[in-house]
Amino acid sequence: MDSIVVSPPVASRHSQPALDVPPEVTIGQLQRHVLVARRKVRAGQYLYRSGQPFHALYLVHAGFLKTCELSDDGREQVTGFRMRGDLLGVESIGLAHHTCDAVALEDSEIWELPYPPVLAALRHIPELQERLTAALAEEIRRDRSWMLTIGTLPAEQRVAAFLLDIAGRHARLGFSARHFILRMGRADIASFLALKHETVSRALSHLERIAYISVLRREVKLLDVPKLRELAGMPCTVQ
Amino acid sequence: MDSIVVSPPVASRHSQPALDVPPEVTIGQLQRHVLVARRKVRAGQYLYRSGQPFHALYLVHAGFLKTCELSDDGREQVTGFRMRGDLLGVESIGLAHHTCDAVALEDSEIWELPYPPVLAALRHIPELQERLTAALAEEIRRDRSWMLTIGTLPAEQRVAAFLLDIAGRHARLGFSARHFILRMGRADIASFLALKHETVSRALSHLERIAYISVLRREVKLLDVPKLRELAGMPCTVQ
DNA sequence: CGGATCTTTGAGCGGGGTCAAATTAGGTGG
DNA sequence: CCACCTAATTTGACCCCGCTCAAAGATCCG
Repeated sequence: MDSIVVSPPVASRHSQPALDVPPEVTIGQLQRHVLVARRKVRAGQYLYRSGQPFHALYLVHAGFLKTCELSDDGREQVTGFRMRGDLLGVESIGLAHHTCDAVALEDSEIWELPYPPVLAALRHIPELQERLTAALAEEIRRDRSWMLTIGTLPAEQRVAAFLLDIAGRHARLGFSARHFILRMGRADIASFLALKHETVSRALSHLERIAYISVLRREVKLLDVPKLRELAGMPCTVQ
Repeated sequence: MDSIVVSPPVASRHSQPALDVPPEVTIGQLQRHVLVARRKVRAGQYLYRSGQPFHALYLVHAGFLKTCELSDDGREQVTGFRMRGDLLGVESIGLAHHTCDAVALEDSEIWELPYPPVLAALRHIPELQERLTAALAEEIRRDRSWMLTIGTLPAEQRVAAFLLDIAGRHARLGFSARHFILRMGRADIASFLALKHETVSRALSHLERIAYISVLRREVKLLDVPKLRELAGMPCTVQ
């Protein structure tokens, strides 16, 4: 959900057609209508856990988290990685309790948006409601896009797609798209891509051997983005 | 999105807490605020295609459809099967164009809900907006649940989970959960479960050999639901 | 310095994919 | 209604990608 970024206050025109508002004009506005609690979460700690009461949405202000789906019989699946500007907890809207875990992968700062006030703000500001709906729709598209990747690409190509996704999200936050530090371990990448951690490790090693990337533990450099894009099944060289 | 069912008109209490409204009190209400066009789609035809302008949501009134994600380089992934009561097109909210295909698997009747009127209705009836938001959240949970299944279960267990899902949705519509006709081919099941059609075929044959089901082409009977549930990683015998 | 965790790499195996063929169902036009 | 054609399904044989098991670094922590 990386289109929702915390933006500096923007003149809000409620009369202007909501769907044409650029994604930057978004949930960040909630801070002006809802009392936002700032919350620190240390690496390894849970922001929320499956089964806990749902009472707030969370906006990542700084740091890095993963969300995990878990089953009754103990299986676990990483469903996404969340960074600055991403909204967490939306999957629990309409429920009394959370249905997945959110775990900090590094020390993070989270803006907690208590849900009843959020609901009230949404009622008073239709544009905000529409932005939230659009954000949920985008989350669905993102999940489906990963279903496509996982359902149709072999291991190495999934890893390439993953690296490009992280790179793109870094770029949108103003960081380098070519050089970054992974905040998660091989096992988390593997779970997310429906692989095993050894396979991820081998794929990264191989991508390095063919000079598409350079990788040393968690430090990654993308050396040949067009080739990576081609590998990941994203033929367009532009964008 | 099977929690959204077309319900008989229910007295709407805008003052009552929206989150406690049972799922049956839902989007069906839109028909009283939006001019609904009834649309027939024959088996094999598209309800909408990726790239077409987005101008409506669609409620399945009768029939059966699949949604497909597709990539620039021609890969294709079935992302879901939709039946009576399911809402389609929500993934395109906030966009000018659809990003996936919806294809009828049998002759279907669809209620078309033009989006601008829907938007207007949502603005006037906060409860309806909240139901739509909750429906999107549920769609996210459904997708993530399948990610867990596909990411952590081997082929035969995925097929078991699939059969139980179809059975449960049939039951919610008042049909038999133990005996049903699949509306999709092996290839569509396979794509949805990130398998090959031969693997699905073999899994079904094996489930029949161990007497968990009986299957003849598209006719399926569930002979041992508890065992199937255990296989699919859903240990609770109740519900 | 010592222990826990993460990562890499190797060796070997097996589940699921690939390729192929047989069978059956369904649709269509004569 | 039947003959034919096309598409769907099943099953077999074989193979390979990714998993399993194992061990050896590397890094980080106390």
